[in-house]
Amino acid sequence: MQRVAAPNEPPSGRRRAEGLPGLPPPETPLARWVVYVDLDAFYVACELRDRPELAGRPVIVGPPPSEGPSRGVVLSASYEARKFGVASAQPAVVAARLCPEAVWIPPDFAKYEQASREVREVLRRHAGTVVPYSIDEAALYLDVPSAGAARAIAERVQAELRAELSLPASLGVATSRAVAKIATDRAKPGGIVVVPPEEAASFVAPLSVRAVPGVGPKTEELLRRLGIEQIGDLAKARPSELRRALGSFGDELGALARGEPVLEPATVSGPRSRSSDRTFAVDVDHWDEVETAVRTLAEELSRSLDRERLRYGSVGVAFRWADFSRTQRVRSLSAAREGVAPLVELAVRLARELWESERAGRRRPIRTLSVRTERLTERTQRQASLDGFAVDGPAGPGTME
DNA sequence: TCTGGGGTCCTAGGACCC
DNA sequence: TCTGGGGTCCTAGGACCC
Repeated sequence: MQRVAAPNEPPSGRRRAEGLPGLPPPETPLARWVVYVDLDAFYVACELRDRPELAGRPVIVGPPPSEGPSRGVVLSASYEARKFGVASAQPAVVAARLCPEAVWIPPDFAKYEQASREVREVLRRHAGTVVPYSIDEAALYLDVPSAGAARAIAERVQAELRAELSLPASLGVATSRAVAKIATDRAKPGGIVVVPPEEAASFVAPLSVRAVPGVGPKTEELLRRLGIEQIGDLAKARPSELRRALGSFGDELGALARGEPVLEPATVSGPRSRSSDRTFAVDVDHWDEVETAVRTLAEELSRSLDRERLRYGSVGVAFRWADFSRTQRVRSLSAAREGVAPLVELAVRLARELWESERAGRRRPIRTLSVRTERLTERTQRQASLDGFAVDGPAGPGTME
């Protein structure tokens, strides 16, 4: 399901290529069934594998309050902690007040990445195509003839994840990814929900439009003003009205609500962008501090691109201001580059431009800094050997366009 | 209560080309 | 005189997701 920003103006009549009827994008698995897997309280579950004595207690993965008040948020909470009102993305200070007896564990992303790889290995044992959608979600596209056959595989996957990896999962089974994901949400925690295609429309009809992946607070409010609150209302709405309000996303919402097949977007091969962010403990008001942080972030980012053997085609810097608004500046390069020096230099220059243009008017301090690389490509032997020669020119002014 | 650190995709508007 | 239309690339910003 594609997401679409609610346009202020009526959208143009153009559709994106992959939204057009006809051939599916080449990477879309041709499968009759989608088994969608969502790991329950994933970061907490990974930690419980190492500390089983914490099972049954309220556990929170996030910045421990014992290390002082932080501006961080809850990354994952056990179901015992959720009973106290603790939720993902909640400010840590709020969670600490709601559940004082919670056990806090600082995040260990390397551990979660490893567990995520183990999960994908289990999925790959089954016939079908595995497509990871995030660290704790993946889908298995199956070409099996019946709902019963798909359910049997889902049950086996769930049992294997629990027995072999001690990771609880919720699974949704349907004939499109959007419905399978909605079914997964209904299966939490630890269940399996199967939705055959002939039941898809009636299954989603009573749910809030917010249950649809891609519908957030803005789209919900826009639809509410049209008198649409449940997915069933979408099925009754005039397609032209949905299209006027939401562009091509309106077409997809209507199709989903009527239980019609929704075309899958192409699965992406390889990362599109990489970034490094830092939120200051206290908002920053001096250029020297900004520059120091930008250099550090650019160096960090360069190291991670080295590890992934990636080159970058554009560089961006973004500020989140104290009022939480964001401003960014992005510059494309004349050719893909690698290495730390050009990245640091350009990032500092963009930060300076942003700082001067924005600070000329309002004098807002900065809350969060972000350095980003985009238009990533894989390094090849040949490119690596040519780098540093005349192909790309020396680092510095004149290499950008 | 006050909002992290990652990401993806979509749209609009201007520059530039034919 | 008046003022095309389509296409692509780039930048900025918005919405959303985990």
